Amino acid sequence: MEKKTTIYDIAAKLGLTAATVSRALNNNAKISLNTRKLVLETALEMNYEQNKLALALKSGKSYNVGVIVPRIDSNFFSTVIRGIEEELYPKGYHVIICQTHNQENLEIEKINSLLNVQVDGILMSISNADLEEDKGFNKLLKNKGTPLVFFDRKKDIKGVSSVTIDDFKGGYDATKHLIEQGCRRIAHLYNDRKFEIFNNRFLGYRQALLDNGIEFDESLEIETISNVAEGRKSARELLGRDRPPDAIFSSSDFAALGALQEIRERGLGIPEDICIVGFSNEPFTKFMELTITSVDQFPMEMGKVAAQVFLEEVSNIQDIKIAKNIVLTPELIVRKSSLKT
Amino acid sequence: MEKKTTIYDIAAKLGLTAATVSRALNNNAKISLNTRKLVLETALEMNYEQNKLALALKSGKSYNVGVIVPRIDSNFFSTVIRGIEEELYPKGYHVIICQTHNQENLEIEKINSLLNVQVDGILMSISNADLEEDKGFNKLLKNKGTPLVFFDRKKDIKGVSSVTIDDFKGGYDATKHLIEQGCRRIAHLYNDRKFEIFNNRFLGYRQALLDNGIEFDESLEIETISNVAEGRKSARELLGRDRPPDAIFSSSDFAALGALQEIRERGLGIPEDICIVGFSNEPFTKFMELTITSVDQFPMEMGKVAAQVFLEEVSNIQDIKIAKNIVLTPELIVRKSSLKT
DNA sequence: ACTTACATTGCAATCCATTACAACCAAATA
DNA sequence: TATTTGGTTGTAATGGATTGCAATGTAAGT
Repeated sequence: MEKKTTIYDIAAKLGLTAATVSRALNNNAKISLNTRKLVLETALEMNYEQNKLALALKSGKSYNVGVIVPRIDSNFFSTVIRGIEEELYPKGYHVIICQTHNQENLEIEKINSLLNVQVDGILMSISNADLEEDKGFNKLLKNKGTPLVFFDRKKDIKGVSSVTIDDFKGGYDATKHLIEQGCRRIAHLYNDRKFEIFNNRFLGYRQALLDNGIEFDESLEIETISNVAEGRKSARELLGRDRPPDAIFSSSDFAALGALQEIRERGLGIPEDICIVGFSNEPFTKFMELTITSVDQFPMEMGKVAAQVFLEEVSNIQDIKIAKNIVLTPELIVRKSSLKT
Repeated sequence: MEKKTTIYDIAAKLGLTAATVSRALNNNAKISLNTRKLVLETALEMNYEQNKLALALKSGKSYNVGVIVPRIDSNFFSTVIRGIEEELYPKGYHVIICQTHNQENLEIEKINSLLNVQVDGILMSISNADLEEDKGFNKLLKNKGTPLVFFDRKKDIKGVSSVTIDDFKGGYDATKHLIEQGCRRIAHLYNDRKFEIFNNRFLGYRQALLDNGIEFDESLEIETISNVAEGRKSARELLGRDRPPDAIFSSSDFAALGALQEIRERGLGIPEDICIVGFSNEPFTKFMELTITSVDQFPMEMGKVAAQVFLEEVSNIQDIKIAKNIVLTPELIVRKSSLKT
């Protein structure tokens, strides 16, 4: 473990000062060509590499950003992160990831933890719908030096930028599509509506019904959790009703899959008897034999755009910044599970 | 953007020295109870928070680790990363992620980049099979201060620890299972055998044939790339043969899926006519109606174990460290695609 | 020959926290 | 009373790089 060479080592070897070496390495105009060449050569020879930590301390920029997500092992989040990383790395940033697993305390804790390591910004998808009350979060907000950008699961907070998709439109389009397929009793499996995204999908669903003269039936609206087992459970419930639905729009692909499995096990046909539409366009929806219609959220682009918003914000820290709320347009991908021939 | 308070601010307010404040905050024994209490209170009051960057520069430990993977938006890698993050965060580490997209130059570049930001270690799955030649890589190896741990896709390099699964056993078990199902003409779709993992799966496959008295037929061994389209292509090729196979063992779930789709489109039955086994136990393999037999690699555990190996290595930097090569045991998950009743 | 100006380089402070070593004061001991 | 001792706190260096200002030297201008 030979210790790394510093600009002091180079300076000593050349009978110069660290200041001069620093300037030479940074192509500062005030250094003679000779000296610069000498320094550059010596630096190469001694395997010099800038210690970014020292630079960060001095400059106040760590060139690290923190990304906080509920979990990383989900296609949606890992794809967003991919987008963020690809957008930010060329600009010199590194991405630190944190997971919360929907635990309130972890969310606050990780924000603080990131702030302590002096990240230049935080991009996050909230996992705790009541976040704003918390002091750890407020601290970040007051701390106007470190930009905050929400993506996907945001909170409507003044002065905080966000990148989301138009979940209302997603819900609306999905429902409208089902109506166009001739469905009239369209059930909706929704997730925790304290989150804007889920509430908006729900509202889009209702609006589509309204616009098409279909009265909504609250008994067809069931709250679920985003996994296969819960989707099955909800489907079971729906199928037990006096008048079962002829379509299910789920705000989660996993719940949609569960419903699909339950329905087929009961001998019902998809899409003949019941159409199904999910949300997120998870990879498996197109891999199955009975492919599942779903709403694509363009996670990669969402990540890239969130990164761009962050970049804009860091570059005008001192200016009064106006929060930017970017809304991407989702796309309904129609597949077999809802396409009646 | 009020600037953060430092120990100097606290010291000034109390008429003390930064040194004293530092000691008080760190519960150093040599500080009087009074002073400590005073400092602690004032620190709270002034919203003091330790600047980890300064600490890192002073101590030489950044408490950051770098994780390099080909891409993060794959279930396998994101799950490994999840394991790493969950294991390391409680110990005070943050995880920086880097993707290479299998580009050689990026791999070297990102290693250097991580080294420059003074990560305390690097955990990586190589994406470039010829990595060892490169000087950026050698630098990391010589730089014994920063531990390196390979996971999954490793290179056999003296002194470098690794955590992998027993791919030979994975390939062997998969093939043996197919033989037990009565298959005799078992094709193998393998990926680039310059990688140990793929070569070992290949060797396991051959050994299983050998052990069961089945002569292997090189025409049944086809190189593919891990995606659906390539899997289809390979299947098409195999089905065009004079004597098509009665089973396919693919070293990738995606290629297996492609093969499955191609086979069914041709009206052949799975598993009746052709059995299929994939590798990785991607989520979709169990979601499909025709579930796919696959080999689970326990990515979460792999991540956790890799993190543990790293932790061990950082704690004995000065000691001569003996590389640890941990091999996890994979598990064949038998599903419909290969289970003849 | 003397001043002016410019081109280079050095000095020292700064970013923030830690820590070996020195210094100080008061109480206890000889 | 003089001295040792222990308990506290201060001094200053350290980690590595950057940068405003000062200083030096040299060539050009008058």
